[in-house]
Amino acid sequence: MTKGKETYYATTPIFYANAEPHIGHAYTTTLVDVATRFHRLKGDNTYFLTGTDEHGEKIQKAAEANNMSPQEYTDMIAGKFKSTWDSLDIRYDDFVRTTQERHKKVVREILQKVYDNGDIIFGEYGGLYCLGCERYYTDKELKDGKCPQHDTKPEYRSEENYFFRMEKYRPWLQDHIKQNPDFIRPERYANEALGILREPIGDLSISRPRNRVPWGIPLPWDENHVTYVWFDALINYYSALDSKNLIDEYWPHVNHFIAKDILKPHGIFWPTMLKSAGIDIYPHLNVHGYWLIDQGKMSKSKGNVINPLDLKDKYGVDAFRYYLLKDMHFGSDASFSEEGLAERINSDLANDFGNLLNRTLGMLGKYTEGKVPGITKIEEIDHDLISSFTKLPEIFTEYFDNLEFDKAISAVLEAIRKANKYIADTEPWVLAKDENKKARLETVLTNCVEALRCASILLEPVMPNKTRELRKQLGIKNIPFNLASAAEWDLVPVNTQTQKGEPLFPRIDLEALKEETVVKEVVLEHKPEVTIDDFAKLEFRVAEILSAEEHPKADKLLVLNVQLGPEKRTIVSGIKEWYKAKELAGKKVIIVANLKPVKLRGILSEGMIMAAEDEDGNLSISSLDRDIISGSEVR
RNA sequence: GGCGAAGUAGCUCAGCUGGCUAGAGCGCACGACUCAUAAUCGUGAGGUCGAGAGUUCAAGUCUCUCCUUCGCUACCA
Repeated sequence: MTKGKETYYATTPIFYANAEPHIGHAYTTTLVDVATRFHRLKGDNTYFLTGTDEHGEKIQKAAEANNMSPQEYTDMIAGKFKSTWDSLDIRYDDFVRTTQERHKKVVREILQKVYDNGDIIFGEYGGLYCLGCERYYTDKELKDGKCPQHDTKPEYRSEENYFFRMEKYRPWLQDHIKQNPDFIRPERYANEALGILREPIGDLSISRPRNRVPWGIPLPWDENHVTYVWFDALINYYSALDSKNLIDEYWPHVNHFIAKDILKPHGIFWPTMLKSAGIDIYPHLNVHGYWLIDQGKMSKSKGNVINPLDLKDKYGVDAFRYYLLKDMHFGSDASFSEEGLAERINSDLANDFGNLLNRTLGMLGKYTEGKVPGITKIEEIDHDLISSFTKLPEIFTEYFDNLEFDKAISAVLEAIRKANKYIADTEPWVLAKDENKKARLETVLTNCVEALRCASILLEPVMPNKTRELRKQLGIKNIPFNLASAAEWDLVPVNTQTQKGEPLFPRIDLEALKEETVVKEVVLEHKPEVTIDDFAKLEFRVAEILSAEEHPKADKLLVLNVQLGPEKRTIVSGIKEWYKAKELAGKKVIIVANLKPVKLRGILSEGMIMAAEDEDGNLSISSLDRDIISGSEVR
């Protein structure tokens, strides 16, 4: 509370515009919104940036699949993100899109700086390229010739590429991370980054030929190439400020917030890029975990999965935001469930917080005609209550500074519970029966009002709407509303007229919730339509497994010898987790017979067995309804 | 296989640099109260802190081994 005005610049990642927002995007963005609102409450100078990442081959393809131009497509997706943020009451200052000219201009400037600095080298690069990852893979990295991420076969491509000399900054970055414990937080992610840096990180491919990927930013010194996704995207954090001449004001105070899956680009690529470009390194990278979706009895295959984001409409934005912030310990994973959300709402928001307001208003209505009577007769027990609240802003601030949002909220809840206990202890309904205790009654009730006022300030960043509603019911207006005023007491003017309204957070019937069955239909995601000619390129055949053995140098692979009509083939297959080598002999299965052979961990695989896998990880290999001779073609 | 994280009350989880009888919330049981949204307040339930060993005067908290789970990664075309 003693600190002066600070500057706070917070960012979410710019989300890749090839799909609609999901709970993960929503969490990061809500979190940043809450953090920014908190700093605003504190009186700090804040800036909140979010946006979308709109370049790259994947988006080009996604646009094509939807019969749209890339620009139309990204306009649509960016619109969806914006409307989702609106519906979550996210109040960002700027929404940057990497296709905006203001961004492209800065990307080119920074590229040029890095180039002039001698950190860009040119090389011809040929290799196996995965479309899904938008990157090349070395033979070593591939799994049986497949992309380890997408399990798809990369295509061979040869092209000229520019590389950023990232490796040369490795020692510097290691040192930087070690010297600055607050650089990557929480600590476990700094350790993870150091782990990555123990091995050479290589140079970073930063371009793609423009003739193949027109949807990108051309390199300033070579118009025939466009920049690669990360080099383009990461710069948004800087370009958005730069385009508004805000670098000096905000850049030194960046707080990047990301989920753990993009630690490497943000913790490794980004600082080395900045270093090379001669830009100050951002001070903080804050990394959070995942929301694991606990579907309980739900199952995708049964078609009754819910989208967590839909629950914000069912239970209200404020409660939804509260749950996200309260139930995740920053840095760790958390499990998301509707039941968890509902229980949280009932216990914290309905029973403790909302009910405190309701009972206070009830008593005011009954005993003082709804007017705030004022504090006249203070007793020892009052001081306890008062200090529980007035010390909160300081505690709250400390927790926020440490990214312990769950604890900050818990601290407020603890005070709220104390207020409920205070009522039980002081027994206003007893005081009301004795005219001699009127002053005491009035004091107690006013203390309750003050407690609610303080709580409403502290919880405002998380629940801006409900806390506003609370103040409205209390009739509070025209008195200071900021963090400092939450450390003061007795601010509500005497005779303020309160107005009891609807309960802030209605209780949820948990029993009924458990009874609910179907929630939402799930739609399968289909690949783009193919023609019969496309299909005809594939050759499926019946093969008989003669024998199978474990791959000597792999954990998950079985090596199968199969009979394919007159031919014998070796197929390496990743089904060891589900099938024992012994039980496979004699089975007839369907294979893809004309896949380009690949070496998998040293053994050449000449085909692929068709198998089905569900989202729970169950796997079943294809079989045939009737016995049929091996080698038969499947169509 | 390599690297990393994690395994603490029925559930969700806190427990930093080792220290008195291991905590919170929810749920549960019993009791109290009535201003209130069947809420609130009090009390309790007693978890070998994944297993084993070690260091120490003292270990969820450090070391080692093992088991399990989850990421990333190396082989599931």
